[in-house]
Amino acid sequence: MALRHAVLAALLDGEYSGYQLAKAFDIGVANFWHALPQQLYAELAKLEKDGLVAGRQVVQETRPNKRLFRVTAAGRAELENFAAAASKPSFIRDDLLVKVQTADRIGTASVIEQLEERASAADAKIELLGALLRQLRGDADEEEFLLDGERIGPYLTCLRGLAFEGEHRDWCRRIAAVLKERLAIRAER
Amino acid sequence: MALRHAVLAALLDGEYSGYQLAKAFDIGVANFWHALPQQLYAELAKLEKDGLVAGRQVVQETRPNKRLFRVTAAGRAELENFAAAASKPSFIRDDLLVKVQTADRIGTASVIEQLEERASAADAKIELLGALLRQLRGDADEEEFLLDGERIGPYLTCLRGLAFEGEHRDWCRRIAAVLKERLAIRAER
DNA sequence: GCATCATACTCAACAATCTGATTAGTCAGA
DNA sequence: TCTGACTAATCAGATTGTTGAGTATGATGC
Repeated sequence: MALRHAVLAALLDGEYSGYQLAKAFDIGVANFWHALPQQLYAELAKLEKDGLVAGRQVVQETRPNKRLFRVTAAGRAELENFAAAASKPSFIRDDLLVKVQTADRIGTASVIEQLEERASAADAKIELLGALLRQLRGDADEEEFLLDGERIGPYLTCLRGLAFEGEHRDWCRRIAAVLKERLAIRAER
Repeated sequence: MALRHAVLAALLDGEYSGYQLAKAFDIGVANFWHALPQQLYAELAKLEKDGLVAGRQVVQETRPNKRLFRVTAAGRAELENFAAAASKPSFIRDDLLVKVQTADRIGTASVIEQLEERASAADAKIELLGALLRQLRGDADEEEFLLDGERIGPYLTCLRGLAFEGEHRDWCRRIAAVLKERLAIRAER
């Protein structure tokens, strides 16, 4: 019952279709939850059945029709209960880390490559998030926005995403360098 | 098929029973994968059936008997394939982040509390990981150990865990402070 | 002397997530 | 004009992960 709340939280900013939500889950929302479109459509259907969101049909000429959803009063109440309940600790779950655990013995060269790819991907994500943050805070500087801004929730979660990506990138680059250096030392001997 | 490889990677350091493995998944291995004991026992059974690990019974006097597992040649080959394959990007999935997304509107006070609890939990984890790292590298300093050490895989993943916890803690404290400050400002008005 | 913790593991039921395919019209570029 | 990408969604099936309970013995603490 957690995707449920992630969807409600994302929908708090306005009316979105399943498709738009899927996009959001690829960028901003991805900072706190990840889900595939199929899951979102399924979850929206359940949320509507339970009366936590309300959908309305929008007929379009040049595009397929779509359904826009918004959070109902019951949905807001559900979020309140959720916010008050205890949350389970977060944890990392990453294929690449599993590989690094074995990288001093198994598949070193390939892992180095993947670390560098990851670091580049993180660079791209960092730029994207930086742009998103600038957009969210408008003209204000960060301090000011955080204290006076209307809607800072998405900004705060983006900050987390940004920090995560930055640190992930640094770690990838450092570990790639260490593994390379070790390969070089062992080649010399 | 990812827990599979996490178990193989963890088992690379020696022979472990399901129970010991469960402990490892609570501390060091938790830096790259999380799993409950039930899953581990089930996965070990599957791995043994597939010939990727081999188990042997150890009869104990004062404790229940146990089965110790080690990675077979086929298991090592499986890890090699895994290391060479592409890995999917990692992502955060965190209840608390979902709450922060809504925290400027919903459940602010409770979320502040939870952020502070998380920060304290992260402090504890950081100390634990620090100790684990010191233990892994023995007398050597980090630079030296990373270049000359025998088995640095677990050390590298712990470094990631440490960085993650540190940054998580900083973010939690900062966000808690921001939310508090906003409450105070709004109370004044 | 009783409660609780640690070792060691198992089973069943359920919920959540992922994989992969399918439909169908529009629009931009080679 | 063909190709591929974008909008908008749905379906079935498989895999993974969680919840919760249960078994049995020895050790430790109050």
